Amino acid sequence: MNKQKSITETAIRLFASQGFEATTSLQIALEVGVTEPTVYYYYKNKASLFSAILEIASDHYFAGIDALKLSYNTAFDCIAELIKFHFSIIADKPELTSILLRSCPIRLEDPNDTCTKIYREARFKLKNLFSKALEKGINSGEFYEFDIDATSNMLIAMLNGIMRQQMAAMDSLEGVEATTIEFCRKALVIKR
Amino acid sequence: MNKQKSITETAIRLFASQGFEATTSLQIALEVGVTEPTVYYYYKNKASLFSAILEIASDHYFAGIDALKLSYNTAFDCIAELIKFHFSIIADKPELTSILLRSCPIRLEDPNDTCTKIYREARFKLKNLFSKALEKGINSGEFYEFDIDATSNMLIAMLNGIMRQQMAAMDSLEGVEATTIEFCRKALVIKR
Amino acid sequence: MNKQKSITETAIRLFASQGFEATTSLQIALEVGVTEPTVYYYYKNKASLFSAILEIASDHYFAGIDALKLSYNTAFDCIAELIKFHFSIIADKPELTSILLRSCPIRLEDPNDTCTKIYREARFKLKNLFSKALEKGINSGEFYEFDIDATSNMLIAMLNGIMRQQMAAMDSLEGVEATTIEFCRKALVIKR
Amino acid sequence: MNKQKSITETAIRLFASQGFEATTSLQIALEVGVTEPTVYYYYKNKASLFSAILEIASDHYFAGIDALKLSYNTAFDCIAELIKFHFSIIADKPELTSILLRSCPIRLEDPNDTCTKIYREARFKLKNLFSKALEKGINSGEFYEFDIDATSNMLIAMLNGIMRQQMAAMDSLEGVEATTIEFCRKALVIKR
DNA sequence: GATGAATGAGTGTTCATTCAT
DNA sequence: TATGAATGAACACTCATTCAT
Repeated sequence: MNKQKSITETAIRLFASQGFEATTSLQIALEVGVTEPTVYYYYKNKASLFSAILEIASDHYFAGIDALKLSYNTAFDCIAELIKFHFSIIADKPELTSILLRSCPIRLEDPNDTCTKIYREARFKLKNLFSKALEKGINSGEFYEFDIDATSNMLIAMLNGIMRQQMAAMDSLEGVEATTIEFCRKALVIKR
Repeated sequence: MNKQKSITETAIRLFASQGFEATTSLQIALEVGVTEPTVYYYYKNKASLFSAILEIASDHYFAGIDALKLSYNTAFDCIAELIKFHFSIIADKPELTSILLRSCPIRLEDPNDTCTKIYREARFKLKNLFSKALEKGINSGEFYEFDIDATSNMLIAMLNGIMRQQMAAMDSLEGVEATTIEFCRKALVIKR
Repeated sequence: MNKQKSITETAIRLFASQGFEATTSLQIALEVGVTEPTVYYYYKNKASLFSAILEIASDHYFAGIDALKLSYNTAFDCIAELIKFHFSIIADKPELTSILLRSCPIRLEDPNDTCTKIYREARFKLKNLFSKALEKGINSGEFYEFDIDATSNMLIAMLNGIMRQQMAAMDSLEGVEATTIEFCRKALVIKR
Repeated sequence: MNKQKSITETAIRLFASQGFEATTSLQIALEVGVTEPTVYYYYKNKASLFSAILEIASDHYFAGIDALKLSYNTAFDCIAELIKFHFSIIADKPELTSILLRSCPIRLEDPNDTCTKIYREARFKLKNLFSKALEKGINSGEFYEFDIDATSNMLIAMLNGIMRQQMAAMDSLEGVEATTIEFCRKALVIKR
């Protein structure tokens, strides 16, 4: 019925499984059951179709991030919540997450590119959240004293890597979520 | 002078910065200063040129891995050594490492593909090394009791993510190496 | 106006005069007055364009063969009719006949190839028709006693050769049709 | 040892089985065990290599034709001898004969082309021989009265077709030679 | 809204041929 | 004699994109 929606959803599926370059406008059109110009009726470009999808993906991601209630009792709960959230969006929207994870860091030269913008924004938000949690934990004596900047960078990169592997899922990854949280707890929280 | 070498090196540079699909044989030829057929004189295919480069990259990687002397005093030194090694190869051969990191997980469907083979071998080796170190640490009482399988998976994914971010290097990442090692030490090693 | 038709007809002309391999898609496009991709808009392949033409040619040929009313008084009339038919299709559709004659026996290795299939079917039909006519003539006492199999093979080959020469037409070939029929009559029909 | 000979023989084999266009200079070189420039050392062109082979083939053919002793008792013996000779060269030199038969009539436009020259010469010789035999037979009362020109044309074309089929040999062609001779005898020789 | 038709600009690849050595 | 290296010219084919309808 709604053809634009069909086009967008099909494109999401194809971009997620094949990447931007390997997906052709003809393939999208065929799988939707329309002709190529129809795709161009709704989207100016293949690139702008991709951008629109990135927008959807990032909106979803940022909405999820913003919805997190991080004013919990302990600083570590914030960290744990952030980790859980990233595992949850893989289960929730695997294709959008895959596009977000995989497509973005390809061409980071162009600063006006949607990819780059989203990437920067995501890093900025995450850095903020992790930094605040770390700061809070350190100040309250809950955490060891870490270099906040380097540690939040590392946590972001770590999460990124774990998500990627989770998506590729080449072998059993059960227990990775719990293990990750435990690992971070031991690394951060001072034992008494 | 040695044109095959020039072609290979240029291809490494371009594949590293643009990826396989976005790099054209014409572009390689132009940057080397030869004509396209010259590329095909030395390599049967664009794919086989890429495979040859992957071979170089993986040989370098596996040689480095195999050269690690991991029979240290403590289990954690093994872990630390593995982390340091992965940071070092980024500094040592950034382009080859980038190709290894970025190009591989694109097409993991075909099990005969060179990418897939390398990816599997790398995971297999790393899994072994991390597992053994973890086992040793747990058995000796040096480490907390972890699920070895899940933890080594997580460590691999974490390293992968950190390396990726290190390569993208969008902001200052100083201190990430030391922080990573410290983070892992706190997470793994029982405090006395 | 109808571009597909123009493309097909131009391709027929070029394939007939130059053969499959020596005819390029660019040449076809230029002679039609379109660009190369237009050819590929209507036909998936150069090979499938050729196959479509072979289909046209063989349909025309087999329709002509099947339309022959061979239940004549004498057995020789059947033979004569077959000979006349093959002369007539050269005059009628010289280019299609040329393609049928010249292109087919090039790659007879692949049994799934359209060429091979047509070739086999044509031989099968002709063998049947000639064999039946010969049998009828021998049984009725109209013909000398011939080895039916060898004779029909020979007649097919003979027709093939005469058609080829007729097409090449390097010198005056007038009277060849009448002569061929007379020659065969003398060879086959018992004189009284 | 003699590389030129090897090259020529390999080229004969490949041209015979694949045709001129489908045979590449690289393929010839590889099968001989030399490099491509070696081929060009002995032959200026791929075309001139082909011409040289045609020369060999036509020399062999014309020598065979010229060696025929056609001053026999009867006119039909001449005809029979010519037929037998053409069957014999297929058995004797199948590859050269194949090249002669198949490659020539492709491009008969260029009158300076070796193919065209050989084709014309062969037709000229055969026409002469058949015409003389026919004339002799008609004058002596051995043959029916035929149109000599049309009949010799037809006989040449017929032989050509039968040879082609003999080479393709898609089914049992036993007895075709004897049948052909008998067929021609009945067609030409007046029964008493 | 949607499409049939068409295309400019590539893309990987091949091949006959050349030339310095 | 023979070859390693190199190339001009072409080739089949693809793809994002446009435009009249």
